[in-house]
Amino acid sequence: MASTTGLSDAQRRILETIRQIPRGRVTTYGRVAERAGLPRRARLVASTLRRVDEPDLPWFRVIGAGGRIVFPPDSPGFQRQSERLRTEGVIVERGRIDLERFGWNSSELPLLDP
DNA sequence: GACATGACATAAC
DNA sequence: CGTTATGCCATGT
Repeated sequence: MASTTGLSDAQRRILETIRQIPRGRVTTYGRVAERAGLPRRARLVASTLRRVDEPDLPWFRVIGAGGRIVFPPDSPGFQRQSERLRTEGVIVERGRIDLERFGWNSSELPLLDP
């Protein structure tokens, strides 16, 4: 099936973790790495996402530390990510997202209605 | 194999 | 808010 071929175990674990991010929530590269059992390897999460093209992968739910979209503000990636997040109710402003509100914390509370 | 790059993170100043 | 340094390491040249 869709191209997990040539990926390391670590990379597969990363994708698996990303697939588990619930709709309407976001998390950071570093946190994905941690949850995948790869502390301090945020960069591997990034390079993996760059490499992999899986239509169903919720890549847009992965953002930078502090709640920032990491793409340059004028880039297509920035636009696409903002859009896809807004589509599922995440508030994105100037490329920033409130992690207190939309962050994926391991023990999950239901989404509060703002 | 050496060197550069990058969808990162954190700390320190 | 900004810059610099350091850790990290797969990928590309």
